[in-house]
Amino acid sequence: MFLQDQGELAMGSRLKALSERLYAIADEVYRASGQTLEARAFPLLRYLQVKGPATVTEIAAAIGQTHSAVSQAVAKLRRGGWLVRRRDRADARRGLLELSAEAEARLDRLGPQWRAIRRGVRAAAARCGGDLLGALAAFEREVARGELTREILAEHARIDAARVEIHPYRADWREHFYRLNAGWLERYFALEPIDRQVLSDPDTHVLAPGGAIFFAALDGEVIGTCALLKEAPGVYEVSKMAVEPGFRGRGAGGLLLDAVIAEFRRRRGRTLFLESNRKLAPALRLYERAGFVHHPAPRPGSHYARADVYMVYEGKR
Amino acid sequence: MFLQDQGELAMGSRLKALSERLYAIADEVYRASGQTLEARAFPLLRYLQVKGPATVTEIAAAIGQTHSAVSQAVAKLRRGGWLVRRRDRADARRGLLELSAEAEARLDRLGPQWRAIRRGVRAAAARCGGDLLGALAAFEREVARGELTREILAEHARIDAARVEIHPYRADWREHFYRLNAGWLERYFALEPIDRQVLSDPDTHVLAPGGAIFFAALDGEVIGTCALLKEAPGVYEVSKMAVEPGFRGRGAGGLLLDAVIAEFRRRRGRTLFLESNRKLAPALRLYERAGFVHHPAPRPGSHYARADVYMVYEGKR
DNA sequence: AGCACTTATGTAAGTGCTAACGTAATTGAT
DNA sequence: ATCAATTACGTTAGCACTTACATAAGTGCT
Repeated sequence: MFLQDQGELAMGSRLKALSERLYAIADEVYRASGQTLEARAFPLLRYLQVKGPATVTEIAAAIGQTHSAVSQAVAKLRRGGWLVRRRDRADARRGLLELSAEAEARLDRLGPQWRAIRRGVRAAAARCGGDLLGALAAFEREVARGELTREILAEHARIDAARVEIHPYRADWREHFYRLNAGWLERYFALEPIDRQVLSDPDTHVLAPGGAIFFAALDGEVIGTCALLKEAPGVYEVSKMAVEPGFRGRGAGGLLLDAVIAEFRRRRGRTLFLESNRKLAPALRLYERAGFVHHPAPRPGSHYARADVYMVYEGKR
Repeated sequence: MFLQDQGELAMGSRLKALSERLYAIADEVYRASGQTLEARAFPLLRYLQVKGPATVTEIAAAIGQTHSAVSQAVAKLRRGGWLVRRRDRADARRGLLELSAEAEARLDRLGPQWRAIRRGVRAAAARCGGDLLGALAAFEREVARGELTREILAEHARIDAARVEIHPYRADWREHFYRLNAGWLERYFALEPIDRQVLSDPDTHVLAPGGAIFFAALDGEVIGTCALLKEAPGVYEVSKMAVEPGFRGRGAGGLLLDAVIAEFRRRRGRTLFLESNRKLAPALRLYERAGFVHHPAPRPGSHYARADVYMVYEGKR
């Protein structure tokens, strides 16, 4: 699923959704056992049950919400007969909120539901490997400490200040060759079986026949790639250029093209061409700037169905 | 903190809060680096960035929200110039949503922020022990499978059908003796150092001097406790009676009292008394029903400051 | 005692989401 | 070809929560 693929980036949304699901489950459990409690009211009511009468502010601090939220929830619960309000005679601003006798009686019957939820959630968490509940509690503390924002900002500054670097092929970066190219192929066309083959085994399909692959990296992580394919002796093709969305406009594409052209020169190639598609306008601009010229006719015997652009390298003006 | 103490029961609220914090962190990171993206819009925009133009319904399914939510978000983003809408000429009901050129350009500069967030969250999660992110993803799947509700309901039925059972003291339940009594002491009075001592070491303070402790359990988990203290030869005191909130009204208190009285008889005690407080009305009713009678005068030399009720056992009528 | 500060709480307006409903367009079974 | 079912998606009302503001009541310093 898309949200899961985004991993840490979509954590907010994922946790929100999970939270919503858990509320729904609890609601369902209360309803199925004939109780009327709403799961959202649980923290407030439970607090009063175990701690006894309390003020709005105290409850808000305990359950981690604003006093306004508690104030509004309290108004609703008072209308529903769950709470009664006594005045605090020491301080006229405060009101002591207390469970009504009826509410107290209701809550006193909910132990089995609570225990069932506790056990069920615990069992489900246990099936997920590791101490999920413990780790989650630790993560809450970690986030509450507030260090996280600072760390991320520092990290961002470092990444943003880094320069794009071009690296020759590295086997441990092979997956990125697949990932980056699959990205634009899926977006603009479709990932064909032949693409999968070439992308997942570039050693066989690119390097072995006499080609080359380059990677662009920023702060140690790959953000782009490009391949030089050997078509025939002295004839090379630029292909499989991809830059990660999010890291475009930093010159990675241009640097990759330069590297590929330099490699083409190093191998004393005669002809360097590429095939592309009109849809890929930003890429075409890059090719033009690097010295590729549009060829009027389509390439004879092209092996790409998606190609409707044929360009040949004529060197920089 | 209270919410954490409630553990699995308040998971919905805890995850909601965590989600909110993470949104806030992401917003802060975007703001600090001069970008205008709102974290809540990320899933939608990111989806369009990696997948290309899509319809409202497709996006909704991908990011796990209702089409209404997406429809409204889209309207807002269109007003803000992030999205443009093309008509799908094959199906006039649908509109193809697409990032505006400007939005595309903005998103193409956000890679460093995203990577920083990813690294930061991952590092924080790593500090929490276990594979938090992996376990969380597994938990999401677990919850999505929908099995959980059924499990909890079955568990609830079992617990609810179980009968309260009285057990003699067990060392491995000692913590419950503390927990249950600390509960009402903190709620109605205060947990004094002397209470802590007695509650955390009942072997020394209750059993060794010739007393006894009983536990009430439901479906294998402790829900109540009560102690018989030996005051002098032949003189015993009922004390430290507590039933867990949520499991009251199931007769546990009465059964515990019966067990304590039976133990008093077994030891051929002469006098059985107790001290309590007017505030604890439900407990007082239990005592009366078990055969305790209010004594007019306060007990001479009482060691409880909080006691204003003195009752003596006279047997059942 | 007086007055600035702080605290407790309520109210109003806004946000992000859902559920419920409505309408137009498309699909599928006959 | 017709018409009921389905699909796409917008609109409305409502909910839970937040932020911003308002107000009354307490506190502390002089």
